[in-house]
Amino acid sequence: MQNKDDFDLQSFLPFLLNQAAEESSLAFQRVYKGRYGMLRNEWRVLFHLGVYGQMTAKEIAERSKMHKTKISRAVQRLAERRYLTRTRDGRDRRSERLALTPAGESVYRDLRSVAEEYDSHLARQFTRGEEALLRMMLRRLAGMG
Amino acid sequence: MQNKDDFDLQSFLPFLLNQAAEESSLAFQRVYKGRYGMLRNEWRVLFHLGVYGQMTAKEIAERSKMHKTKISRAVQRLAERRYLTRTRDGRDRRSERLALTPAGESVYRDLRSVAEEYDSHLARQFTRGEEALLRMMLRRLAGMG
DNA sequence: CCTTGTTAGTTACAAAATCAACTATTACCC
DNA sequence: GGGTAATAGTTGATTTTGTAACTAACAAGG
Repeated sequence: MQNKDDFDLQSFLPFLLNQAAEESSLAFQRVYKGRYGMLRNEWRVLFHLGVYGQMTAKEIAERSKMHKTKISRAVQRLAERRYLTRTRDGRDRRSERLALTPAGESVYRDLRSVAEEYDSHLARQFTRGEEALLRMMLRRLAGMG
Repeated sequence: MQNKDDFDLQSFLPFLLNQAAEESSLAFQRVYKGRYGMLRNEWRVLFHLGVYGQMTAKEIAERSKMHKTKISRAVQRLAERRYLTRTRDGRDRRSERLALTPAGESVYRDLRSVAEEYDSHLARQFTRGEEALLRMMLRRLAGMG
């Protein structure tokens, strides 16, 4: 089917980025969902804690741009499964410090190794230079650059 | 806050792509939502029809990788607002040909010009060469390349 | 034709996202 | 201090999505 119009939808960055994001998330999603029954927001919270150590929900929100209600509910589910503990901050008792339990750490380490392998699988399609440029451009587009 | 771990979450492609996709969709979303009360799936269907002319839901699904239930619901809403018409295909009466009405065309043209401008705004952060490379890599990651 | 299988699209019900209102605590400032 | 505003996080009502089951039309083989 040829274009009736000259607009190139398949090159429109918001569209293209969404397609690429969805496609690239799929294989990893199957792992955390299948192995641990986790949702997208849950692995994100888990990874933030695994990577950065203990954080508050607010700090996770700033880094991930997830909405606070998503974080709140993801934290609840992770706490139910004993993947993390919540302890009120002494200085500011509104917030709580979240930290992975040993069980959470172990899930994190398993998923991290899957993530590392999958990431290099994705990157293998490009040259080293292209790959570095891609990450740089994405960080810029994400407002993280 | 420094990494406790050596895994670089902010460079993990599925994460980075999602962040970039969400961020880059925001400004455009405000327009189609604010001006026409449309949802993401609706502008996608509208754009497919605007760009490619009349299509069936199935053809849209193949091109956009949207699930058929999303398309079905987006089509319903667009039909209610008289942005498109649905006519049963004579040869295969299971499927219907979707086509924009004049009102739909006019909404499409308006949003298309916003999209064009926004896309070049996003691309302006990069050199021509980088931009072309970016789109190529995204198409590859999206399985469209 | 009649059974079996496939395909286009819709719908029902459960799960998840969104948005606004809410609680509890801290900060500001007169 | 005492009042007002801001902040961290939760909850509830509504909307949207996801999964699976469903209808209707076609297809192919006997």
